[in-house]
Amino acid sequence: MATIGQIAAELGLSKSTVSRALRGIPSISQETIALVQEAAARLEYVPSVAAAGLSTGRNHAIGVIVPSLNRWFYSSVVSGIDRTLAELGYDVVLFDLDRSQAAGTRLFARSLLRRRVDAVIVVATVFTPEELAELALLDMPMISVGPPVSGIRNIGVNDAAVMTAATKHLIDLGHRAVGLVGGYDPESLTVIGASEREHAFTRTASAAGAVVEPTWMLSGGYRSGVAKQVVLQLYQGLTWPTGLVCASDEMAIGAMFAVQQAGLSVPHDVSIIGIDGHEYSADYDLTTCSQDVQEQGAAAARQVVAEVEGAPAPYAFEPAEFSLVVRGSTAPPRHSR
Amino acid sequence: MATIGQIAAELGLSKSTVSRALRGIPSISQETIALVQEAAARLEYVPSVAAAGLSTGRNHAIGVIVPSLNRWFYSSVVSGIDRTLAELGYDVVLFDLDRSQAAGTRLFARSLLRRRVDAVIVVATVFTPEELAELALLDMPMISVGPPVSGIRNIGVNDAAVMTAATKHLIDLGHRAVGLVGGYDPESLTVIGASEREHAFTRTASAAGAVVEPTWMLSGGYRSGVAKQVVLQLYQGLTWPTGLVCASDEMAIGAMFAVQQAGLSVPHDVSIIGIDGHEYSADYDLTTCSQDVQEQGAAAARQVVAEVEGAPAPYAFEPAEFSLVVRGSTAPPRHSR
DNA sequence: GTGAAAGCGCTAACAG
DNA sequence: CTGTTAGCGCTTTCAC
Repeated sequence: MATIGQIAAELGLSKSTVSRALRGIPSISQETIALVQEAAARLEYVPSVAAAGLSTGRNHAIGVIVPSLNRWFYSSVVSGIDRTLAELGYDVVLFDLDRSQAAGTRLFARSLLRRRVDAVIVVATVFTPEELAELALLDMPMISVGPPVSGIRNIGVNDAAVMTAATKHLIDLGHRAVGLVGGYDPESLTVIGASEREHAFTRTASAAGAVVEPTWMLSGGYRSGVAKQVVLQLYQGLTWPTGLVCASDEMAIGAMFAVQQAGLSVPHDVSIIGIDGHEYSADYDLTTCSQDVQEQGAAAARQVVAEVEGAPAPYAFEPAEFSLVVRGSTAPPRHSR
Repeated sequence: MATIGQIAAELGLSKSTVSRALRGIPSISQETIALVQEAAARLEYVPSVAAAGLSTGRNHAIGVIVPSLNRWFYSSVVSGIDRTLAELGYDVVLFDLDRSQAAGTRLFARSLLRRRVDAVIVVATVFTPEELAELALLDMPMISVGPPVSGIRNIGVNDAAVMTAATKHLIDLGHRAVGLVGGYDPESLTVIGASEREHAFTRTASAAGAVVEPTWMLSGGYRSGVAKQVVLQLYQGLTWPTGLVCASDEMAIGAMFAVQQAGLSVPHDVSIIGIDGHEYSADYDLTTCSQDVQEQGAAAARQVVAEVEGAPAPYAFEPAEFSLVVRGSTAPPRHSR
């Protein structure tokens, strides 16, 4: 493995000159740069982040904490982060909390605390107070993507606004019997923002004089399969809502499946609207409140890198945009046609 | 940020002693160890991987290359890897090739080539010859998970065997008109192993004297939505297979959706079997060839770490296990009941 | 058991 | 435009 010193020796230059040439620092002559680059290529020189990092205190790596990778939202955010960071010359050090959850403690601090990363991006994770304290101790730029995490600056949509828009869409179509497939899952810490959404739903529905039976407030744990089960049960009963708001598209697809399986049709008998703008939503002809999740990750990545490199850290960010995408899964209820 | 030197000064010891105490090296007295640990905690000492790595040449980090994170298989493998690596004290440096694909070139070599990682795990990725050459240059332990990648040792199921088992299940039930929803997607490099599976399907079906119409060989690109579309089209035609093998559970769920939507019922009219053992398969009552994907990732992680730490590198690994899980989505065809 | 000293590969003043 | 000199924080012989 060639080092900067070997290149220097080879060329009869000093290490500093080689270092500068390699990094394209102004004050080096074009010929020297060419010489150094040629030698570096020939010797198959590979820079060492460790050495550079030790010297500068910069690792050129960002820690990304996710509660799990098995949800579209999380993996999309990570994709956006990763792509952006790659362009900026940073690496992603991944911390999947799914793993440690089983073990009881989630020691994400582990290598964050080994100064491996320059900053942290948190993706929609619920932390315990102890964990939050630990994170605060880190004392490096930190941004969360998705629903707000207390004490951490946040990039994401306004949960209440999104839910309100989704609910309102059904109301506007004429639905007065509406249900919610929410995400709250007491078993896990992986879900946040659930109650804000729930409130927005009830508020919007009630304001329009709609009926919201408590039994129509379902919990799908943000998982398609679970949503399918609970919705199937609901529609095998005697009364059911003509409109269903789902807190994620994955759950909405499960719900559509269940409604079909119950022998009813979407949107003829039941209208279903999701939230997210999942990559599958178009194929499933699902009406949804779409947001650019990858871009949210990318924005967080850009911001965090800017701060690492000295930019000021704003106190808060504008809520991310979302838009209602009307497709075939929603329609006026039967009676009002 | 406290360093080893400050602890040493604080205690009137030498850096070496502190270093040894911190790492639990034998030749240090218990009292010294206790003293050092106490001081380390008090001063909020945090070791620096960069410094340690510079000194030892070990980064305690493993590079993980994935073609995308938005598929259950990939993210599950990564979860398995991450959990295991965390236990072993290693970090995951993620390389999502999705990102660079857009840009035309996929520069995964970037920091692999900066000696940031000690080894590489590749998850079901198709590489160009140039990329493979670049990888080979890396000269560090490397293992792939999933379908075999040429030139890289592989952990995964035998694709042909799995497909054969799945097809045979339908044949055994009496199906003689069978179709395949495969994954081949000429647009992307993200899918491998597709043709092996296709062959195994045709071979098994033909051997049983089953009809395999060319138009029943569909391509779902390993995506649920796409599978839903192509299957819907198939079942809106005049003739269709009574049995459908899907190369992934995600596609199988899409297929079930489509069949329902076409007004047919699963398994009464059409039997559907998937491959993977997706977390949703039970909820969707999907028959599948299940494999422990997380464990495959974990196994790769363990092996790669062992090799980094000096263990011998076997030439090849046993194929991973899989098992047929029969659920409600498959049944004998109608006529033979 | 513990210490002293050298060095891992790079960057960063400070000179010239 | 280039070289010299110190480190960054840790590990590791080699001594004692």
